[in-house]
Amino acid sequence: MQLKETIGYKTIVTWMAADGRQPFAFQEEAWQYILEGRSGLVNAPTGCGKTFSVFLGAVIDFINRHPDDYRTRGGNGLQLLWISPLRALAKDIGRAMEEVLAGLGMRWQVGTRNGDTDPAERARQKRKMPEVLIITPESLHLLLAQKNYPEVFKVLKVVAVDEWHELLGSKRGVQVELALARILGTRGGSGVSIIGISATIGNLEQAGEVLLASMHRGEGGFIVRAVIHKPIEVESIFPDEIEKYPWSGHLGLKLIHKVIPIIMSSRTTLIFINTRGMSETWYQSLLNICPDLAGAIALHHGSIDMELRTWVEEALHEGKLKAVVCTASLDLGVDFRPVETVIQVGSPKGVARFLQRAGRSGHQPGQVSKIWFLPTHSLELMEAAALKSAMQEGLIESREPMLLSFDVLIQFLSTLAISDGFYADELFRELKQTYCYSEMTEEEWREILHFITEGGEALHQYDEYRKVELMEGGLYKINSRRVAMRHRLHIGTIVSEPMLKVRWVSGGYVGVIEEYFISRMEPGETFTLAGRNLELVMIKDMTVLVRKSNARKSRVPSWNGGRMPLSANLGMMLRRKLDEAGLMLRAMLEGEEPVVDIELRVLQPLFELQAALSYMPRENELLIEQIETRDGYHLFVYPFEGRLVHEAMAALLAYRMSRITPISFSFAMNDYGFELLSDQPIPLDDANVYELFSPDNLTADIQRSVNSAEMARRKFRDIAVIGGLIFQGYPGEYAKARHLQSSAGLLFNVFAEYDPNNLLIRQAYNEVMEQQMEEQRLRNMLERVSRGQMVLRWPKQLTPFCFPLKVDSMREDLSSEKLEDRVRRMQAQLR
DNA sequence: GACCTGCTGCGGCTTG
Repeated sequence: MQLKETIGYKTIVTWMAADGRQPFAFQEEAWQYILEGRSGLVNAPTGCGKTFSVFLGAVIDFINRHPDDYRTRGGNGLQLLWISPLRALAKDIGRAMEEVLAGLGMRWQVGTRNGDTDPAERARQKRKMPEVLIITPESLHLLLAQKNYPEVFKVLKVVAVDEWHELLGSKRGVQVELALARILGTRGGSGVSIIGISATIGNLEQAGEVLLASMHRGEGGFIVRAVIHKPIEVESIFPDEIEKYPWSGHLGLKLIHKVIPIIMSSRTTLIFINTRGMSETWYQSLLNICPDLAGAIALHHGSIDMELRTWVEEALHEGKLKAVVCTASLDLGVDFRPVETVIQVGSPKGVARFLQRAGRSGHQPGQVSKIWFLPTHSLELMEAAALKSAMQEGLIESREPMLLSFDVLIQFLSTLAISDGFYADELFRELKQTYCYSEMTEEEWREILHFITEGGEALHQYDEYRKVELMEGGLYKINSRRVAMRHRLHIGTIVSEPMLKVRWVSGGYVGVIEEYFISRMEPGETFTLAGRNLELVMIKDMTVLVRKSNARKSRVPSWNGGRMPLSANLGMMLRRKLDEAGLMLRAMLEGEEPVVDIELRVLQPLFELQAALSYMPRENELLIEQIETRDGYHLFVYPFEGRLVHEAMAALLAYRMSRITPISFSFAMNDYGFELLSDQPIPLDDANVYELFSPDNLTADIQRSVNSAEMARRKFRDIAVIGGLIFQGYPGEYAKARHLQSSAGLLFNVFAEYDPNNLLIRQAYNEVMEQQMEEQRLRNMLERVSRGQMVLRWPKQLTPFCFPLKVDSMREDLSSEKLEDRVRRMQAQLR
């Protein structure tokens, strides 16, 4: 349009120049679209001003509309709604926005709205909304739970969804879809544009589609892609003698001494560890081998008290700390706090996550990002090579949007019912426009309405499940204040394990611990949290009281976190690297000097042993090893598809073989493969192997092979909580795990008996198939395998590939010391 | 329902 001529553009460019900022081409492109009132997605690497560009777009638009008085106006109503997945980010972004506005001499107010917004501020916002409101998806739904909420959006121009890639693929993303549909609904679908901000993902187009599904169709959204190439350097940390490095394990402490010089030679370092428990161990070990680091390093993970974490972030930022050992808790949120060096310990499981972490260093345009990779076992070194190639080829994972999440919908309906209520037909049309619910049938819709008003087939006898009233005139409404209040307490889709707070006897919080873990400890025993050894004094008022302990022995807690399997992209790349390694061995036999990744070269002795004892599979081959030991008959398979697929595959294979001959197995699996162990010979050979791995009848066979009812029962807990079927108690109240589990179990039974087709039960089964079994990926794998070659081998002894699986399956029977001894003996025998 | 390596993220209290 007339961007260049307006006062707004000139003002802003002048202002940016004075501030030493350079406008990027993609920013101007984004501004242009926003000025035209279009919707779309802005994609750029972190740290080059995505946020800035979208914010300025909205500002320029306003200036253009009010060129004469933009400096003096106030009380314009909500112009820009900024949705952010992190409340911690809200403050940072708000401050940055205020700075920009001050620079432009604009009188806009920036407000935040999330869990810690003080009630007085909320009341003020009710009277007068700031021009910019930064909000989380959950708080946005709380806003929709307020009477007269459409008033809030009356003059809204732009909704920005920050970090959309983080929300997409989760139920929080569905919440955003629902809120957007409703906001557009209040405006008759016009006058508001939606701008998503996203890092690069494999399905960017689809991400845009999901976000904009509720916009009037026909007009495709724009996608602005910043072509800013960020050089990334990956350097592996090698053991001195690869022959002596462990073949299994996940901790990686054997290489800790190589980390010290890296920390020392760098101003600030982040050390990413995969789990909270292991990060505690790493922190302690760093201090043990290098006491000089005391006071200069810190620990950061999701179960450490927020105050402490904030302090760590600040101290790192100010250069008071040299290094922080952390989990994914530092993946996001420190956008404005770059570090010099990043170390990744163990597999990052996916290309996108690795890229993200690498990007934490050299976080300025033009700088090189550098990341060190520390393998926790020998074979893991291959991942460094795979990650490098995957990054070069831009093989970033996709985020699959969720479909038909009825639990989130049921929650949403209650949200609307406690504010202004809704009319069924009108809302149905609106929902059908969202991506998540576009396939919802009228029958399902009627079932949902029946469920929220009458408790459905199974629960109609219980008053507490008849929440919503159908009023005269067709309005669905919740009139009970009690129900409304309870509902407000339960808005959100994140369901966590029951945790207890950990507090010093003398006051001050340390963090949180799982009820399950602490329930098995006695007063006087010691555990580790936030890098400290703590003696359990007592459990009182839902709080674990502790004092400092000098005990040498301390238990490191385990938290029951999510299990992130190796991504499909990284798995594919690993198979390719294995292929390259095989070619390397062959070429070297011919006396050539092949050019390969240094990691593969270092692993050469291991690969040679694998080739000698068994086989090095090509990319289109699936290696199956059968080995007899005194433990029994083992079958090892290596699809490199991540542990969830392997788990399902192991069960499937066991089931299919048991149809040939009655046989029972025990399983073990990791991200590279799985093991079946039996006390009788395993009926798998060249004649039947293709049939056993056939994709035919997959769904039916899977359902027969696993205890899907039990898995669905567990999934159902979260669904029941999100759908509002289980009241978890008032804030701070100790929600007993057993209570939660049993009420979910009870409900599941009631449904199974009286209403087995209930759509929440169906959803539980679907989630098991999609998330637990990764059915699509399993199917892809079987199809790939059936197109390729199966290679069966009968090694005389354990191979480098099967070793970690074998160790895993032994773990249950042996104490950790005994296990370590035995592993050492086993590995020595092989050399 | 357990821990076999298993992350992160949010929200909320009433009352005549």
